[in-house]
Amino acid sequence: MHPTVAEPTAPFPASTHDHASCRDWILRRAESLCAEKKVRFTPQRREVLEILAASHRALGAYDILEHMHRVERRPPPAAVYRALEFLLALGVIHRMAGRNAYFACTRPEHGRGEIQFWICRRCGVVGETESVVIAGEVPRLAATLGFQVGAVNMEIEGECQACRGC
Amino acid sequence: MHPTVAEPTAPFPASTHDHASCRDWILRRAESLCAEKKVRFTPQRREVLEILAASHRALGAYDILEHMHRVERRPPPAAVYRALEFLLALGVIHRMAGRNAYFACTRPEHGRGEIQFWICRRCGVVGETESVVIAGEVPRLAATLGFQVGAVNMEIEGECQACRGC
DNA sequence: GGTATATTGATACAGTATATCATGTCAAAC
DNA sequence: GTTTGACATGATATACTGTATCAATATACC
Repeated sequence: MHPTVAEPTAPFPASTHDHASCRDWILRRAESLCAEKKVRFTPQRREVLEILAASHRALGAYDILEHMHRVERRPPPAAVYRALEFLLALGVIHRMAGRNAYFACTRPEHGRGEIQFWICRRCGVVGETESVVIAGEVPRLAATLGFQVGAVNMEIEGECQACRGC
Repeated sequence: MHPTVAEPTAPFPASTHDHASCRDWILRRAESLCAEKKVRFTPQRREVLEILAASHRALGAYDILEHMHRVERRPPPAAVYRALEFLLALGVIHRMAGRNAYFACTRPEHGRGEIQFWICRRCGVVGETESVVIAGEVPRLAATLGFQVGAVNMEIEGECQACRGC
């Protein structure tokens, strides 16, 4: 099972949170999910997740690439995209379509419902919520349209509490 | 003021709707909005909107470019992007971030609330709704996060009624 | 160890979008 | 009617995002 530590962060990560343990939680969850699913958490995949888990910011694939400092040579873009694809499938990162950017998921368990991404346009930090109201409203709207729901993506851009204080 | 014709289409455009008048409505609304705002609805901008209004599908910028048949030469990509930017600002088209695609807005008046985009993964047709429930839920969630909402983008991918019938 | 599978490396390229500077067009002021 | 200035477009180059393909390497399992 997953590490049963406390929820790593609030829905929107406060600047004061214990990020060392938050970061560890993200990595340990990935480890245990890989063990569960019998897939390999290779050094390359770990490195990409570590880079994302180092902050709560959404990073582009090429931003991640720049952080991958190898002694000999930098890996090709496809290496990053392969790792991102793997981590997305594992459920430990999310993709922000509106920004072509990726970030580490910090919520212990997302249900089948819809997730809302909140991104601060000043500091770039991303938060996540899972509203039961929206999770209920989407199927209701879909029913009136005769629409069969596949994937839902909801992104809210604005300013976080910390940045508004400045 | 805007043309006071009937609402052009249902939230999800039926295959049976009167598309000729729907198309005209989109173009005439753009004309009257440009007159209101004292900006120019140039032939190039009109052509891009006509291409989008020809269907209810979301098209990529380069798809649009291919439809721009000039006698002499095809305009450069930047021309399309400039027209798209103009039409976005005018409020007559929307951008689907998840697809890097653009489509003509068919809803008479969107309030300040959130719009939901529904895109069929089979036929590519896009519908729009404006849920009062979600419009109320977003500020409520934002308040609990201390987040100041800027732009909201919500996209639902799935299968429309017509395609499910197949 | 030998084989099948998964992963990574290497190279090339497709698709999306913008920067920059030159040129053209329109409409109002003179 | 010409000038002028703002807006719009053309032309060129390039940045950014993501994928295809095939070879080489590592891992797991027999």
